[in-house]
Amino acid sequence: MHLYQNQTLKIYNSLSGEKELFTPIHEGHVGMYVCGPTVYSNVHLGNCRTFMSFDMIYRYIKHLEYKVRYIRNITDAGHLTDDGNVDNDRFVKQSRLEKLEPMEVVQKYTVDFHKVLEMFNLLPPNIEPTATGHILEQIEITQKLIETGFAYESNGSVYFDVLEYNKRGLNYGELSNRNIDELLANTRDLDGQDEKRNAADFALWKKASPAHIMRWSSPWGDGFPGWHLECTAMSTKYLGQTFDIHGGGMDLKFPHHECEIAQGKACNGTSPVNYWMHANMLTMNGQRMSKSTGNYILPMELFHGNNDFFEKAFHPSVVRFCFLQAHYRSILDISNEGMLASEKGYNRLMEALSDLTAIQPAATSTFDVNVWKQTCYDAMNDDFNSPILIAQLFEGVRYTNLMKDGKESLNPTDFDVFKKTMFAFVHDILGLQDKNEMATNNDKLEGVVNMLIGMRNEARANKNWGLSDEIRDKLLELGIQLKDGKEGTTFSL
RNA sequence: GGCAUCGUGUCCGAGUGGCUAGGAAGCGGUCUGCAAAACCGUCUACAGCGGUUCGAAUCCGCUCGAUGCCUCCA
Repeated sequence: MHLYQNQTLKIYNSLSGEKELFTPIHEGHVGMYVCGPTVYSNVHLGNCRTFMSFDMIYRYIKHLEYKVRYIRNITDAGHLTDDGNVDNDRFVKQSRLEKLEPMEVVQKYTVDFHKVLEMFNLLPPNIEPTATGHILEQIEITQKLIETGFAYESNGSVYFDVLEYNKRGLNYGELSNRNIDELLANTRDLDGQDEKRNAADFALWKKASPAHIMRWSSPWGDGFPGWHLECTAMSTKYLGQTFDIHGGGMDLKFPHHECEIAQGKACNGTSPVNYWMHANMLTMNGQRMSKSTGNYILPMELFHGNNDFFEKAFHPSVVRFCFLQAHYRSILDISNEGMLASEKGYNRLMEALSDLTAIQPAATSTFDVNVWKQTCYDAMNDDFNSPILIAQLFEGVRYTNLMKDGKESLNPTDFDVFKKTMFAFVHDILGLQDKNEMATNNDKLEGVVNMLIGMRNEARANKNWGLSDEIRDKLLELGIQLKDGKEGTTFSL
């Protein structure tokens, strides 16, 4: 076991409702599954928050030197629309709208999803399986559930028998605290309801009507797999019958994850997941971001500033910083004001990191770097509390600035620890990139601006304020801000 | 209606029995040709009412309010 793993990582488990000490099944190894997107349209900002939360979690567990197998699926079949009409699965519907093959829809939005996540600096998962690539596995599980009496075929579709499951004492509703009588009393009128023994039963396999394009043959005729089943099939295949962490958005808790538990327990006799983690929603103007209400924004619209919600464009790293300033289990509301505040905070953090590379260690240390470092780990060990971590990193910013002013100092050993810790948490764990560095490293901008700074300094030396101010103001109009400091003039974008 | 989460200063947002984060804004200062930026300092809040306790933002009860889920939304 690596030294870092002695850190006592606690994870809030949605199943127990408590923070629990994290103990992986296999020492030093972690299996983690996160429900990915349904790729029938552009990923919106709310979707991104969930994936970013789990990216931060993945990064930290990796930082603790666990060997992680991280699976995030792509749902490319079987996800029905709200009206529950089987002829209207999301892909089929979208393919009609866009006049594309369903798989062209899938490809188009998978590419968009990857592009956006890369801009947000998310690490790719180790495996990114698709539902359509695992039809066989889903059919096998369905067959097994029929054989063991947990599922039944009805008119070419196969349903999971929730009442039977409960009769055997397996407790449907344990994750979301539902009780089955209320579920039975309280159901929407959906397509195929009369085929079921009970309204609470859910589909493992759906019969495809002649018009349905996305179809596969099965022992029950042509059809397509149910949404809940794909995650069971893929997580079992790559992580085993029981694995460490399962994540997803809060909205997937019921029914999706509840059904996964039922499928896993019915099929394998064991609960599939040890730690259930749910990331909370993103709201905008106090309302949940969702396509159906129109209260949503696409990441690209935010990056480019072409939207009605924000007065300017925001860099992906700033958005990432904003998201991580809230805890992953809290609802986060974004607004123009909040983004502007985040941008300033982000800039301050990056500025300090850049200053840190120029600071030299001293003979003696005036503060205890290890105490500070431990508070950073303590924050993350307490259910990935990124807001507290960020508060501690701002303490680090304060120390950096005080060292710059010669009011605090660190000896070479301590300084090395300080610097490595700051960089590790900001870049490796929070995944924040320096947008200035990214922009200036790529072109000749730096040389040009430095030339103008030189010309302006000459004008200032000659007290030619008209020219010097003109250079300053024109650059500002272009989005380049000059900063006159003690050691000369620098700039930022 | 059921289940769950939550209500924190001007705004965002942690904290969950005594130690009272952090960011942004504001204010005061340093620096500066002026300015901006930067830096240092500063502000002290927990929806309402009642209870438990030596002590409550934190625990319990009630009231009010918000949000999410309730068969396929991250």
